[in-house]
Amino acid sequence: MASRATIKDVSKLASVSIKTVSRVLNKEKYVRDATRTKVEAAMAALKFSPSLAARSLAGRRSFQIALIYDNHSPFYIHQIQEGVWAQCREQGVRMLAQPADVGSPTLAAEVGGLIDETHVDGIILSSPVTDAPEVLAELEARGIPFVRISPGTNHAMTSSVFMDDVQAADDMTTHLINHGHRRIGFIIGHPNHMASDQRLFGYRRALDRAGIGFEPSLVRPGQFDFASGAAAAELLLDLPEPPTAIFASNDDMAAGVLAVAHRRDITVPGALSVAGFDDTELASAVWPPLTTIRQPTRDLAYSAAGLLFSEEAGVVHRRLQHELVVRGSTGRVAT
Amino acid sequence: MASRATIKDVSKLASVSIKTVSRVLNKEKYVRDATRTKVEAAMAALKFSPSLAARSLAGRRSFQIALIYDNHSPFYIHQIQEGVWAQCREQGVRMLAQPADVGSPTLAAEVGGLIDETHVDGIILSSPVTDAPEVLAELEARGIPFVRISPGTNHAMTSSVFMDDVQAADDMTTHLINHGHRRIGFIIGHPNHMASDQRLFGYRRALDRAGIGFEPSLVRPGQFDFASGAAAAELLLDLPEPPTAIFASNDDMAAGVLAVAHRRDITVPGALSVAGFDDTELASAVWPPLTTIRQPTRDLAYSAAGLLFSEEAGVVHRRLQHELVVRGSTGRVAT
DNA sequence: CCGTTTTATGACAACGATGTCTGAAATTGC
DNA sequence: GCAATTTCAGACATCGTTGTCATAAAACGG
Repeated sequence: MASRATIKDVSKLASVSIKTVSRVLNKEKYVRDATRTKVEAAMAALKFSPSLAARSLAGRRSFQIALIYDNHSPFYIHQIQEGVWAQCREQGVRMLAQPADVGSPTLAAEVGGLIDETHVDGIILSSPVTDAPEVLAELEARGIPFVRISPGTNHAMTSSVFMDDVQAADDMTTHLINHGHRRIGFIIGHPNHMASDQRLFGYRRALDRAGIGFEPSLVRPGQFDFASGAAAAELLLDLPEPPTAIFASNDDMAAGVLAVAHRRDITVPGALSVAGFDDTELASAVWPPLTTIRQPTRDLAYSAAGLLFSEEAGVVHRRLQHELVVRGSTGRVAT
Repeated sequence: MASRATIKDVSKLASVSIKTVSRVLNKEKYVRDATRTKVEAAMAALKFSPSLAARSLAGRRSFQIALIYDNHSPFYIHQIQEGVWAQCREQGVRMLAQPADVGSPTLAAEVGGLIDETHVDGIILSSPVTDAPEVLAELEARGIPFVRISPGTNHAMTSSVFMDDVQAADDMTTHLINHGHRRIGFIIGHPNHMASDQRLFGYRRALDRAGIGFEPSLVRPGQFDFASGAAAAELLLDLPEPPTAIFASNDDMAAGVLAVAHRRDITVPGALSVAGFDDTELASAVWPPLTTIRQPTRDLAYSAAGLLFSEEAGVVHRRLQHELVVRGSTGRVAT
């Protein structure tokens, strides 16, 4: 079993210098067509794959990027990762998966170490790491390109892709209002995520516009997970005058609300409408399927990685469109 | 902003040769304690992180491994990835995430390219890539270490970690039988996954032992996803004599069954018991929460990566324990 | 037909570590 | 106290590419 073919083997087979092979590999100018073809044939014959280690050591690129995430929704991460990966594949770049813990005091150091060790060409940050100041500072200090997916702050600093969380939450709330609901419960997302505030804001904005007074007891904190959604639902439904609809800041929590409703024999959407956010696979895996906001997660990730590779100079902010997806979990208020 | 510190900087600061720094870095013998301390101090002062590119080029290790997967359940992958990553972190190794498509004719070539490009020290294969012959052949030809998570075949070839799918499916079926069920529907998993056959086998074995005849019409194919579970449930419930329990080969499909039951106003578990498999987060996010088999997915992945790094020579097969988790979706048969 | 520019290719150093070899210092045995 | 052994540390080549520079060949302009 011969060990891997190197650029030297290719150059020998094609009777050219290694530098010329390198030129072909990097699609540089100044290579005659005949030479190029010859080299390409040799590369194919030897199944040559250039060593990333050597390339990153000698050159300015490493052909690797890192995706840094700390998110507790597997669905969300999965979609993000898939989008980033799809873009990487097109670009011929490898993807390093790097879970992180926004709470950790060593986070910035870890990110720094990652960059030093791997020489990655760029970094994709997904929420909530997008808003960890130490990390942003570290990245900026090093001058390494990075793109943020759905950041909550500092939109001016660097490129990002995002959706309009405020408008989306407004849309959903308006949808409920249009169905006659006046007492609408709201479950806030995880405090680490900036999107949580924005969704809350959208909820309030829609209420305001409809002239419905904001009632603090109808709003409960959550953690973006099933259990906290269920807990919040219990509290809301125990109110002397319970809501006729509950809007949870993500699908996981909405699933928790549904579970509580089932347990209490409250029919959905007959006696209670339930709305989620994200349109993860979970939304259509529960009963009744959730009315929710389709967040273009995969596309956000794909675009983010695209920005990383794009030549466009400067900071780009790209907004992607969300969509209100009406399914079975919301309906007209009971009369 | 100084660029990254190199081993040379460290050696200068500590007044030793770069080779000695290298020795400290690799915890080699023959370094005096005083020297070691001095070097470590210098490394800390400079926040030195060795270049993986240089290390893999010069040395025999790359400090990177790849996780190859092609699985359509986000929950499953997420747990696998987390387990592998936890082990990598302990070992100070980076993890490359590599989605793959078992159907692709270029799969083996892609894996080969991955190895050549990245020089990864080892590979973790997750089902169903575990059973793609071309991939296994490619890996063996190169003599690169790899460990398979829940492989379905060729247990002798190389190390693996797995659980007893047959026994687990047997346990679940027996659980249903013990609750008085005699007509138990079964939804098979994705045909690409070897575990699908094993779970079916376990189902049949339990029926046999209980002296219940196997009835082909009670068994339907599925794809491990929500929609195929729902479709299979429709067929099963349309039978002239429908089952009193349905055992789906994974949680996603069980969720599909639940949805159909809800739609038809069949109470669960009153009129129909539903069982899943995997105990993903989905199992406790639906209503009623699913009776299922807890698959130690994260631990499987953690162990698999552990085997990759372990010094133990030769092939190791490690079986991890599953667990029957009884929740609200199964109960006594209606009388 | 001769400079001058453009195109095309190669020689060689460099990237930042590790592997091998060599030799000095410390320890041991007698 | 001297030879043999073990411990410790450095010099230097090397891994497989890319960057820089030099230069040959082709194209161009008049």
